[in-house]
Amino acid sequence: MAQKALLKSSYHHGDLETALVKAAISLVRKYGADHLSLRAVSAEVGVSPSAAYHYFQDKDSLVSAVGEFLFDQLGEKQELAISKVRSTGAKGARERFEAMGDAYFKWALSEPNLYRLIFGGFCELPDSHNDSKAWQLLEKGLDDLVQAGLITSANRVGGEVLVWSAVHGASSLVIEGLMPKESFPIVIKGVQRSLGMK
Amino acid sequence: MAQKALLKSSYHHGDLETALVKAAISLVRKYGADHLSLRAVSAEVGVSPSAAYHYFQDKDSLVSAVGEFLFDQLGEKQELAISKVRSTGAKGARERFEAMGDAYFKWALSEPNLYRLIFGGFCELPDSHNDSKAWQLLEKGLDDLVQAGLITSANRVGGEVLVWSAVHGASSLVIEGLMPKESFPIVIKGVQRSLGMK
DNA sequence: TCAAATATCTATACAGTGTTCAGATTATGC
DNA sequence: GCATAATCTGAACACTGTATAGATATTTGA
Repeated sequence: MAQKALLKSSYHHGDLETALVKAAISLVRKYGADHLSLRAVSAEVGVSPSAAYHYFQDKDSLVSAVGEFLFDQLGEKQELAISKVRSTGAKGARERFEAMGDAYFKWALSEPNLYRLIFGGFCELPDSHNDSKAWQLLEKGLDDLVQAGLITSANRVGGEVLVWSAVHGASSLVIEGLMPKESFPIVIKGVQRSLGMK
Repeated sequence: MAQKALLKSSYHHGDLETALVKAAISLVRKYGADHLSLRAVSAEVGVSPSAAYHYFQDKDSLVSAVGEFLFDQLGEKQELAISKVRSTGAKGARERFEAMGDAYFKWALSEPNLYRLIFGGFCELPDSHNDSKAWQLLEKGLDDLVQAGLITSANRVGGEVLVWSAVHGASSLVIEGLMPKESFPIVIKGVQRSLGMK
């Protein structure tokens, strides 16, 4: 009776809430956030459409839960990429900074439908997004650049908004076919120039 | 019989195609591109739902037509803003450049639902977007900066992608509530630094 | 001028959608 | 073990995109 998560009775699902979120992700990935059907999500999990309403107020609420999940996942991808950098000192700070941007861009390009869900107005992200892993990594990355002597603390001011704007903007425009993906390194170079880097 | 556009018979509409596009814009403006209903668009025009299928293959096709229309409109807003600058010489070049960005940002903030339709994957913009007014204005603006001696032609390289990425990214992030709108001037300053401007 | 041909729109129908609500089923606490 | 609570189902409602057949208006050609 303690292992309710393992026992899968036909009626009670165990953890329907996260199962719905994961199924929704799988469908959005394939068909896009518009074209997502709550009924299809329920069917994927093997549950009746009404069941979802025990965990989510409506369809938009499920989509928002998906958005939060994915926003965290994006931060984790960046963290993973950063952790793989083996260099130390100034070289390490630069490589970690670039790895962060590359991971962001790479994720956006490989999962355009998920990326659009997060940043296309489909979900309401929490107001406390400044506590998110992605944002904190960005702050830390900039701090590291200052500490390594690669940028001045004067140029660091407002660095978060500039970097995020450029990287997000480039990712979005490439996804929508308005910019070739080869432009991304140019954008990164431009950001570094604007930070007075090196 | 020559003035069919003026005569509004009950059966034939005159210019249903553009009427549908305009009605769709009006509805997207209010309720967002998701939540747009072809039936509601038809009802707004006072026509049966099937009538739309004489001008558009399907709903997505109508949305794409809306996207093209709005993309042009955005360019026209920028052109208007530029034309209002009265200064000449280097001062004029700088003010026109900034007016272009401000107009873009202002439009995005005042019409978030329309902005999302264009850049959120709802419509397929034509491959020839490099012929668009918005893009050509951007190129011309950068050329003017070079000609006015405000940036070097070396720094001009890749300027389009950098500027557009930053301005679009900032607009998008502000719209989605991920960045305060006060950050926009900071982004502009950063872009100018990356161009080595002034 | 007047029928034939064409363009334009309507009516109806179908499968699928989000959502609600009463009730069936399973788990939990005493 | 039984009442209670948590969880899920089934049926229903109004709505959606879309296909098809037919009605209506306009244009064409003689």
